[in-house]
Amino acid sequence: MEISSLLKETFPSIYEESARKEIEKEGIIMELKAGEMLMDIGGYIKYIPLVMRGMLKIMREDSDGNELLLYYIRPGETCAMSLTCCIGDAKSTIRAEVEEDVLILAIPVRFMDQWTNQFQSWKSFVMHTYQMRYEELLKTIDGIAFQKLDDRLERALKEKCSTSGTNSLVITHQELANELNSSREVISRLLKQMERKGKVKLGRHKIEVL
Amino acid sequence: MEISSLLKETFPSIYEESARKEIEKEGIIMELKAGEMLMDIGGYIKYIPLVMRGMLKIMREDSDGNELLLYYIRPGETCAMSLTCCIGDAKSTIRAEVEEDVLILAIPVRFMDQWTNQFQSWKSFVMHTYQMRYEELLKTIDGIAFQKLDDRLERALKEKCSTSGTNSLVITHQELANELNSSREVISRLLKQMERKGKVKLGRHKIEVL
DNA sequence: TCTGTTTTGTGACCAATGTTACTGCGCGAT
DNA sequence: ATCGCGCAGTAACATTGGTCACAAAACAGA
Repeated sequence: MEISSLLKETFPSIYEESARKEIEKEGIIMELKAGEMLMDIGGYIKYIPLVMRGMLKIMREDSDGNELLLYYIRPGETCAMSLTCCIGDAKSTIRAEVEEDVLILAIPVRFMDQWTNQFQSWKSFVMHTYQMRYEELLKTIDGIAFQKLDDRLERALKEKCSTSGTNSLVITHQELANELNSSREVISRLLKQMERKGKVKLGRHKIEVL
Repeated sequence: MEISSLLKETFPSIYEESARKEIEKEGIIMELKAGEMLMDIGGYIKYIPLVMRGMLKIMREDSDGNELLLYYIRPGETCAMSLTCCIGDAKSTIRAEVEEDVLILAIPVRFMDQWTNQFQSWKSFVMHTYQMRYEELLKTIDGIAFQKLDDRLERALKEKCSTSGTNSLVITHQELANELNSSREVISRLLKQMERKGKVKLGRHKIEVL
């Protein structure tokens, strides 16, 4: 499909013809496969990734290598971290992995601020992105502060089902443990509990949510 | 002191004379005493609070009443939540308490978006606020996800010292427990440990950080 | 001073989670 | 086939933090 119509379709809120023209002109098309890393912690942010297809996974990591899933970026969305970094070109403090093969339009950061003055719809988009991500971070905080691990696990599984559109998840216990900042053994234990309660059915590399 | 010069002093980044004039014209001066609540969870946000003196404390709470400190708002700052709510007048999902007597210039939310188009410096200020708060939330997440309670407690005490400019904190164990989403007994226990290690000296309503 | 209230100290116990140390299974490569 | 490896299952134990129960200390008023 043509970029032009794909952009229009996935980012309808950027309604100004002139803005989209500019985005198409300056944006760099990137296609990445699942598992690749778009941005690592400590890396300099040079582009704002407009996700048009697929999904990115944004992770936080501490100095000991413990990980935690912050949120996903889906088509029509972008990363607030990349916006943040435009003013005072700071290093990234998060990691962006490709969760599902993505098609991205990468906008060099220098345009970010400039366009907010030129295009009303771009400004709204940027503001809206901040708002969304802010809310998502609050939800993430709620999860880790107020919920028990079994609850978080259950929600994580349900979310994965709803975004992938299937009840049969292809994922290892280790991967889940990483996302939830826990350990593989604990996740295995909780999953077994859930299986005994009839909430899931376990298979190799596979979790069926019932 | 006059509002005009106080505004100029505490919000130097809003450098446009015209913007400050407008802020002074539309802003409502509010003075609140420590302990009062500026905004509760579920309340509608009508104003953006520009803090000129004192300090606000932003807390998150879950449905069972468990609390968690998100961050403080100091002179020259404002609350990202209030900015968030301007688009689609949503209810607040956080609570803002007065930590130290504050002097606030309350801006009716309808100006927020309007001014971003009129005043470059206001737009920058809003963007900058989002960036700051976003980073702070990430730090908060790091704390609850990756650090143990004793570590978090120690950092919380140190932060309080540095912002209050003294080593003798006037605070109860219960208040600390609330901020850290823990219980009074646990905090008492940890403080005693710290005292035995010579890190603090405990008194009634008082913690001296050594 | 007497008394009630708030704050702090503490021991005992429990639940949740993390850690260690194995075992076994299934699949792919040689 | 069989070897190696990544993944999953699991028991035992350690640690952290939360809860309960109660006592002691500090303080505030009457």
